Amino acid sequence: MHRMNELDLSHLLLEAFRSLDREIEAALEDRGAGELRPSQALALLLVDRAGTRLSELAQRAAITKQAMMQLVDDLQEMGCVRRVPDTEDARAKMVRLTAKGLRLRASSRKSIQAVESRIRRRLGGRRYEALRAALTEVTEAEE
Amino acid sequence: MHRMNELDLSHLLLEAFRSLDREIEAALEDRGAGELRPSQALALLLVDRAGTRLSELAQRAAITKQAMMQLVDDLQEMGCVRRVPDTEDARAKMVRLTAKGLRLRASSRKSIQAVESRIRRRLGGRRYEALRAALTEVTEAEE
DNA sequence: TTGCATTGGTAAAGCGACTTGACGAATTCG
DNA sequence: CGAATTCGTCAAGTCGCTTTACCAATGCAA
Repeated sequence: MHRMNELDLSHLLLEAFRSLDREIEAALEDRGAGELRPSQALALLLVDRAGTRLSELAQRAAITKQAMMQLVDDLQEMGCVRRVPDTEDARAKMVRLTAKGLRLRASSRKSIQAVESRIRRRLGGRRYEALRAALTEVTEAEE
Repeated sequence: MHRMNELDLSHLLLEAFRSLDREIEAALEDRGAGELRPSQALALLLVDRAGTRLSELAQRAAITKQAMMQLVDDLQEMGCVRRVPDTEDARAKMVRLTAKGLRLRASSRKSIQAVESRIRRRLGGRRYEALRAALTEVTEAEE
């Protein structure tokens, strides 16, 4: 049988991601935010109280603005978010959280933190921080 | 500006994976295996010399057999692989590497190892092993 | 001040890597 | 023997993106 430790790093990374993603999904469900997919929950966390522009959100998530558009479209359709014109630039719009959006953002933050701290407990603070540091270095590398 | 170390672990994992994936893609290109996508290269490594059943491959990659079918279909269409009946079970077929498949598998292995050892050098052996161990634990956790 | 490149949002299409569901044919089990 | 399981396959759908192409508002340069 092929065991985990024979696998290449990219498989390991992908599996870890998928595992976390499923955990987040379950955590959202548990907190009554089951209508949110993990990616939407993550997007919600990027919007700040004053509202944020679409392209700024895209930049924060490191995806194209078109990709962020789709996330925001969905979020808007489910009433978490609305777009209001930016007073300082007639081209731009601010993505603002609705009351529902605020509520679900709180649930999302808690869900994600719960998963994160479960991992942290499992690994121990030292190894958890080492993991984050190593991942950051792996990512930064390819410039 | 949002910095990397403020991000949640799942983003970090995904970014690291994508980064590695791009590195593997480039490495494949450099070694004349540019026609292979990283996922196909990874799949090729799972096939052993004697040939391997589709469902066994799927299990090794931790995906459904239908998903593996698509990978193998593509690999077959580009002449890396062919399906021969399994002599011990008339339901089953063995996925076998062609000459071209063997050649590309070698390139794939080298490409992936090159990327992997670049990471290893960057982190140092100790931290590299710690990374793998931590990722494995993160994944095993959610059972 | 006019003209041109840039920036912000959007629409449409497509893609990669999966998943779920449904099947027939061969095999194993009770 | 018959029922449940396993192997490969077909078909369709999903998710999270990307690329290409626009238009409208803005900033900058000549």
